[in-house]
Amino acid sequence: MSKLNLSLYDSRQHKVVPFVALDPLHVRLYFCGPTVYDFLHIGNLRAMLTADILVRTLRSLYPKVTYVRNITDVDDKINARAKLNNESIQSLTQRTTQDFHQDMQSMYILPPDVEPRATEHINDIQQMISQLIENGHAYAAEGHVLFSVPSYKDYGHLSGRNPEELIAGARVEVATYKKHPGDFVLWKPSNDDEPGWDSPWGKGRPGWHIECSAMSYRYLGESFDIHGGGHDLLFPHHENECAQSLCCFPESQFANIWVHNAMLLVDGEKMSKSLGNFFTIREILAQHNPEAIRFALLQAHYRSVLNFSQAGLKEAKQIMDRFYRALSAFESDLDQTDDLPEAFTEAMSDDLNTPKALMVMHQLADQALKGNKEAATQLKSAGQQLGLFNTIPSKWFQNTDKAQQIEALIEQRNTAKKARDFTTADRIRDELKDQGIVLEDSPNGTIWRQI
RNA sequence: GGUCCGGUGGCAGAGUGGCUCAUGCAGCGGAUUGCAAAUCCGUUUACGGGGGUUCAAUUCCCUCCCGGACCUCCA
Repeated sequence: MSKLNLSLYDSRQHKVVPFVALDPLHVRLYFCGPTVYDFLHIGNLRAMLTADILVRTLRSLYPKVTYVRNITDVDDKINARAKLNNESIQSLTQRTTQDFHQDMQSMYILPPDVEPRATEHINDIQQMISQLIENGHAYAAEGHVLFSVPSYKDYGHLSGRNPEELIAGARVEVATYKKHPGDFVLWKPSNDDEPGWDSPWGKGRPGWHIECSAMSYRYLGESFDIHGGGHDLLFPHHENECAQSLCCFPESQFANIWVHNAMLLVDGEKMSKSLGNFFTIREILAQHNPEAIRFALLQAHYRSVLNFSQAGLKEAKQIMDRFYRALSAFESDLDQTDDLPEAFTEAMSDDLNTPKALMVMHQLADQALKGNKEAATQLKSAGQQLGLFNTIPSKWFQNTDKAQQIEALIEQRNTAKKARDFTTADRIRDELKDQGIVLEDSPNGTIWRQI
């Protein structure tokens, strides 16, 4: 992609703003990655995909992009799950991290440039906490270190809240060691059966928010271009990160633009295990093609609530079939091109308007199906810009080891057809259909594909 | 209760102060086919309710209704 200026919605300003790189030669961004205690669900997937699309777009526009996505491998949920599974914490986090990587790969989500783990940055975290204490923004109490919310005048700016109201609405009992009800934990003491590290404040482990501040500083510096994550992280997580980093480095601006993707609903409701509408990426991948899943998620703008449904997945597969069909006439004969239609780059530049970009792809597919090779080339390149078309059409339609049997049956059917024995011909076709194989009699002979 | 986001045709989902028109899926009619499939051509259906601003509002403002997110560790 080229030339067009990228605009992004900044959560802090509540509006779409032109993206101006702090360093046009090197764009830096940080997205919150998973806490590794279980398979990721499709809501997590949407967040990872949003980052993926943004990173792919940035890479097409800037010479160098550094994308950092952390792994939270120390957390009370992890401790609880390990105990429940009667499994060591390390074994749980390692296994879950592997599963996560596998899911991302299956979904064609590009790996980040740096994937730091919290447990490998305890020193960075402790240094930052010390600096916060030195700057008068944090205090130690009963083995804890807490961030002092009243010490930071701008607390609440990012998420648009004021601390007073937060206290009034607080639904959690305030711990006695907190000077102010809004204060949050930077460091907390660990028992012998909990993961812990020696520190000036006793053996303990970091709170959730501090790791992202420490790791983004470590790999991207005091100020960087974009920080993102799911909308549910806006408060308190990102607000607290902001407070930590800006109080640690008062001269910095931390993240320039904040990007948050909207939540995903299933059957019109938020996913939850109790409602039984909770799906892991694994479960969906077992039933659906990854590119179809990707497409289904891209059909909605990342900032609008998306209702994830079987119907949506089915439709997405149908459209991908059509797109691949549009490419199939040119199978191996399409070169990569940077010359994407302006309407496509314009849509993507406008706050990653993927639904609009897909509309352009529909138009290109129409042209490609009429034999327009240039349109097919552009369709393929546009799709690849969105992480689609990771396979070739023949593999897309015929990814099975039963090809010989299928082709033998097609031979039989063609023989029957020549003899005008349509009963036999139709019976064979129906049999194949039951196996998920659809036949198409084209002027160049019979072709087959999997549903 | 507080803060924020949203309500567009059967469904999904863009967009805009006025232009013939998003787009896709589904539906309907037709071409093609032995019949299908695929493809092509044509086609029906809309901007939550009520006020206001305006020559003109789905688009701006107010209000009501409805849905969703967040409100101390959920992407």
